Amino acid sequence: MSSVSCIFKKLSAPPSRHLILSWRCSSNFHVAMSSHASARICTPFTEAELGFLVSSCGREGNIRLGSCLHASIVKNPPFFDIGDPDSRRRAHVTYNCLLHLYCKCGELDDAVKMFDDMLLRDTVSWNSLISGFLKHGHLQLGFGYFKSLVGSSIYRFDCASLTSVLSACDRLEAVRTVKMIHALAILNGYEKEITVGNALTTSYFKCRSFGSGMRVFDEMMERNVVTWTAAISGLAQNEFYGESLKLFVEMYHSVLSPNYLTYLSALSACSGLQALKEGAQIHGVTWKLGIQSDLCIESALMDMYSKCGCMEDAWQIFESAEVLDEVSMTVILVGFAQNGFEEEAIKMFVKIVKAGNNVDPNMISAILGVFGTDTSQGLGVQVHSLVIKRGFDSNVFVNNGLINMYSKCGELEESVKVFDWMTQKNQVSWNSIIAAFARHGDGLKALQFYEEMRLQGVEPTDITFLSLLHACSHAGLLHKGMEFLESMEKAYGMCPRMEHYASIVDMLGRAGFLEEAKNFIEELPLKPDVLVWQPLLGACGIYGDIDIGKYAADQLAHAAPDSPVPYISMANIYSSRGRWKERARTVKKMKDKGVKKETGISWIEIEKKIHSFVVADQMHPQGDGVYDILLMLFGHMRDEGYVPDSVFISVYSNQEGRGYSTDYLNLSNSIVI
DNA sequence: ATAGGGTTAG
Repeated sequence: MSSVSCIFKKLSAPPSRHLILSWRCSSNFHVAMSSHASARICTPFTEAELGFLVSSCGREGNIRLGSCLHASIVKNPPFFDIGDPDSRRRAHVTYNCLLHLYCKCGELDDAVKMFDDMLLRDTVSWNSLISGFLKHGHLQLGFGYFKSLVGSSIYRFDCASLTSVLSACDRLEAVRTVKMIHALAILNGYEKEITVGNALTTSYFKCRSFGSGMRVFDEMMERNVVTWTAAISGLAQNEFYGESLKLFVEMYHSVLSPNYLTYLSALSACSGLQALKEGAQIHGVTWKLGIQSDLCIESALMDMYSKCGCMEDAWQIFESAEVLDEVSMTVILVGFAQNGFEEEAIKMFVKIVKAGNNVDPNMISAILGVFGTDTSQGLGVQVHSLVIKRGFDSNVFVNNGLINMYSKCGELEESVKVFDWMTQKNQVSWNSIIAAFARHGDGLKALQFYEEMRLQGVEPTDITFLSLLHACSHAGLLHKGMEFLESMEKAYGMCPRMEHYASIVDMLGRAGFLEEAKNFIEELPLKPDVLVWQPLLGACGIYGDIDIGKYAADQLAHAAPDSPVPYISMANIYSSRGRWKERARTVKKMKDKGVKKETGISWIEIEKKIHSFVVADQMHPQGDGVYDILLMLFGHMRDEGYVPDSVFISVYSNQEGRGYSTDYLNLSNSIVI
């Protein structure tokens, strides 16, 4: 209170009523309280001023000051003359303001009490109550009051009633309600109201009924910035990024000016499209408008640049940002993770946690995705501890991330533990556990989980089928695999992607049905690409099939001119058959074309250090010892009857190698739990 | 009435 007394000491006279009202209750509860008290010394507020203050409290969520004002109203009730309609109406407005206050602040018991006690109610009172319940998650009650309002013979609903109910319809299941409201709007002549049209557009898109959303948009007689922004963001949310951006461009060239929210929506469309050129143009516009330093804009820009693979541009924005929050930090973490900078992602995450920044479930699920693609096993477990400590262990995204993290790090049992522990599971949870078993070669168990998934009534996605096909491929379940492909199309009406076909090719190839795999590719409804030629060629490598191998290699070289794979695979096939001349010719061809193979590295983490090795390694400090042990092991293997398979003699087996060991980021003990 | 980030396959 000392700051308040300071303010009052500086004032020679009590603050004017006008000043008090302009302070409202906004930034400083104490100032407003004291000024109210001091104003009472002079003259009490009028009803209109009190109403204004109360509804300001509601807008700003200041229930403390609001209920004090309520107390003062109870003590000194607004005068009204029962015979004078104007005075009755004025008193009624004050009560509506109080109702609005309690609804906005989520004090719904008090709101209902107010509502029940009111002598007079009108549409505004009903709308306050309805939106109070809906905005605070009590959907059933909110809809219940809405139905009473619609069915009432005394009260009439209006546009605001419709839009507030529509704003609660943001899930797939809500589409029936949206349609009902839509019908209600048409029947009562509200469908031409721009706010109703805007709300309908938004809700249809949120319920993923993008066709209906677009139709409402198209048929609207009058459109404003909100209308356009609703459609642009709705299309982007439904992954129609191209259409979204097209609409944005159309709007940009129209008489309407996009606003801040429009730019955010358009940027998210650019991210989804990886539309660097358009995204950078919008970046330019944000400078022109002076909104380039807004945190949300910065996050959207960073996301756009990183999804386009331009990590440096994203990093530049990140570095120059004045403030950061969970979203912007997540954007940059994901950017690192998905552009091949896994170590940087981990380093940054550790820094964020160590600096005591807030982490949220989204950030955690993002970082969990990088473990297992690199070497840091111990850290994943530490993040799990963090999850428990922060109380995120019931978040579905986080738990899905944990399942994947453990399975990628080889801890299948831990994945199962997390999965069993989850009280809420979604499609991704099931996909993740199926993929975990597929990854570990337990195809039958993966299939069992799929059965369980169906029993529980969870709809599979295209990724479910990808994991299932992967599982079948590794377990040699050829017929099952073909069945899945068929049921995917026929029972679930999904359109298989090239990845699905590639998995079938892999499956056929591994089983030795090379001719069938080749025919399968030729009959595909899609134009074959690298994804299917590569597994066919790989299978030819296993079976030493020169004819089909050559065909697949040619196709692959055509589809991916910079890939070394066709040459290396063919060279290996030739050498496995003793066709040394052809082998040499193939190697020469590769060199002439100038394609290079990236050197393969294997590594192991020992006591927080990574030791990396390449073929014929001569650089590792303990190389001699390693080779001694290798020779010893080889001796043992030979003694037990192992015969080396010349099929796997590599083109590069004579290449001079290099190896190194590095300090492993010093991270392993970095997260203090 | 419109708004920035997250998990699954390879």
